Amino acid sequence: MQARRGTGIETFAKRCKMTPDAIQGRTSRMTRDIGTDHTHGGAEKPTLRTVAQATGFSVATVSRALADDPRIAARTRAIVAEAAKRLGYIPDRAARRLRTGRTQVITLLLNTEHEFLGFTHEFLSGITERLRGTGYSVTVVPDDPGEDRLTPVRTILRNNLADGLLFTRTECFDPRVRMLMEAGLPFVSHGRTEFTMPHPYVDFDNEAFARQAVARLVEQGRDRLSMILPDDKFTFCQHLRYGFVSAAREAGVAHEVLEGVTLDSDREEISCALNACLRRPERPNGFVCVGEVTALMTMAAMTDAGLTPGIEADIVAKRASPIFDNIRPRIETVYEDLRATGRAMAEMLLRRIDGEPAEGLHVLFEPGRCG
Amino acid sequence: MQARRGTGIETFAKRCKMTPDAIQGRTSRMTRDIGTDHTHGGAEKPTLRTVAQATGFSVATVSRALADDPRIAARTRAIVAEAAKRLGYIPDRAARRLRTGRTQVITLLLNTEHEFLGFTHEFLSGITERLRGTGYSVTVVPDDPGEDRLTPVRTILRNNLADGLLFTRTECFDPRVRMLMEAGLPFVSHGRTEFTMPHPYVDFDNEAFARQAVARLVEQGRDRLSMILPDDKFTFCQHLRYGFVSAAREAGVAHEVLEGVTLDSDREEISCALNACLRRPERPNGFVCVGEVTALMTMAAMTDAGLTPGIEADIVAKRASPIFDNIRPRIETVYEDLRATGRAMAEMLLRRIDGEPAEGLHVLFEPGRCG
DNA sequence: GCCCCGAATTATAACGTTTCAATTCATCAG
DNA sequence: CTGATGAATTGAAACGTTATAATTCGGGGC
Repeated sequence: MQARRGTGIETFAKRCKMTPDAIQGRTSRMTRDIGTDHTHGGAEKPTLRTVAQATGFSVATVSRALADDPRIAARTRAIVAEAAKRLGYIPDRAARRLRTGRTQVITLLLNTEHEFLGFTHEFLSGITERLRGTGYSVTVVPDDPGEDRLTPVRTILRNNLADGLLFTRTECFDPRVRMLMEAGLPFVSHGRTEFTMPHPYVDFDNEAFARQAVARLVEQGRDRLSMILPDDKFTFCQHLRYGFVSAAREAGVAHEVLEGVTLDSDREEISCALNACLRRPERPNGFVCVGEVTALMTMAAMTDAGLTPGIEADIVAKRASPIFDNIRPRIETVYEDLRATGRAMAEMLLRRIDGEPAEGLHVLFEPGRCG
Repeated sequence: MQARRGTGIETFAKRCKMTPDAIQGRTSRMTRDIGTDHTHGGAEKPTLRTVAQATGFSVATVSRALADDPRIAARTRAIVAEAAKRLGYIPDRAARRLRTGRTQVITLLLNTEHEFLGFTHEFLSGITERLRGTGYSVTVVPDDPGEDRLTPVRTILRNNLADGLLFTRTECFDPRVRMLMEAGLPFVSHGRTEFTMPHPYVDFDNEAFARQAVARLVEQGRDRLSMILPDDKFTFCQHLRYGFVSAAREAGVAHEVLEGVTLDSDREEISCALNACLRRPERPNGFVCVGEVTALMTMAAMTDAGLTPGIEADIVAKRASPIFDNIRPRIETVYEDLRATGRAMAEMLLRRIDGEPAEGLHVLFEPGRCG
């Protein structure tokens, strides 16, 4: 693979003689070059032009060479790569974005109400971890409760603000999923939907968690189980409910889902429901809790009712934070690794952006007992 | 203020006749226009050109008009604004960024190790809350423990990735502050420094918190106080230490700072230190805790040693999450409102970006007792 | 020797914006 | 009537990139 036209240096020499047919545009550009050369010596931000001038190749060639385009001679690519590195060239994101339409940004829709403790931190850390080194950056867009969930998505689509989207708290027929599929913007949801067309998702096997929790409580001789469930509109709640109810039914134990409570956030309501249920003569002796706050509320309600967790009733809880190592009495917990979830979602999104089909792209994390 | 040159419509009519001196560039542009008109009827992204054609003004005028430039006639501005709205024009961020160098992005340096529970969520929610409606978006860049803290800052500066920076866990002579001041990039730190040159910051009055905590414990008759302090390299830890030590000294009670522990994250170490200290004959009877995890660890260590929080020793803790409402026995807590902190930091950063001098820009949140 | 192929490179336009430096034109002073 | 004034507008360049359509030129086939 010998360069036919001669090396960059030769080409440069030739160019310096200035070809006869100097077109207007070219002239003006050359004029400007001289102007640029006049400026102070050191700190100009290196651009493609800088590298082009240093190597003697044209801007176009340099651009292609840096993209490892096979149409550029291997030797040229090497020379350009070396020069770019030496000069500290870094492609300008704005220019590239303007030209290509790709933003090099992925956006996370962040619920701004109460979180499952530690969720946001771990999740975001996982995402940034995976994105490190790729040119992508994460932007966070609020998914405010009470606001239409589609508005941020619409804004992102209209203004072309991201190459891909991540979001949580997925609903069974999540309108965001529908809109994104129609628009063709890559995305990964935390949680499944019930649309027939497949889309990428990462989920925790909440059904399995609920089943395990029931099994564990039954093992410990508990036979009146209760579960506090967030709003049913989220898919994961339906999985929890299904796992809980069917496992309890199979085990032949009494069970109930505490109704009338919505999300982890409506603390007052949950407290009332808990207190009421603990005062019933046939009160539950086993609780399945979905988040740490719910679990702590259950413990507090028991304590306030003069009962001791582990004696009159057992609790199994899902957790995403480390606090349960320090809660006394100890209760059994299952850890959902949200850092790994964030990593996996970012990974999938990158693949999807790279054009991989949606079909195979999903992960279901199995619960591993801990604590 | 009458338009001298005639309304947009007249100008448009005139332009359609095509002036004699049609320069090359113009011709080619017109050609392209026709090509564009040929395409399918509806969904072209509206750009300045679209608005210009619709109103009959030039792109330059439209651009100025939308920026409310006083050199553009008031009537023209109104016409253009109306048309832009009607057509759904939204300025292209990439183009604007390329042209102006401003990114419309602010970046949050996010520590990716363990958080004070709920910190990230609340903080980010506050930031996005303030930024809503302004054109700014937030990107999150990891500040990985063990990595050089300057690397992300350097990257942001070199690649011009943001118009401003927010970060936490500020050190007394934080190298990031120095670098950013030198580079002239607006930023707001969560926490103060000891540099002589002023810079914008938002902080919680940790010294006051520590003093209040000591006072509260002394009120309750406690006279051997202990505090677990994260790494001294952070400014806020020094404030905590100073407040704790001087208040205890003034009250004339015994006190110690548990040494040898670094951050909230080194749980094993903290546990050991706690257990050891609780087994001493002259063990502390009052604890000041900075985070919920530390507080819970203290409670757990007491329980494990056969002691009951509130009986043999009291605990006062700072918290950023709602969990302490549900911890039994109840302990006294002081709430640091991180949502408000995020809001305030975003607010200041916006002002700073707008050119406001750094001098007056700081807020110190006073602790309010709660729970 | 001529023509054409194709490998290697290059000129140029374009992405959508902002802004400098004109240009236009009514008005007013002289 | 002329020239200066200044308000209103505009042409064109520029930001740094990529993609399309040339251009160059050695070599192989005839």
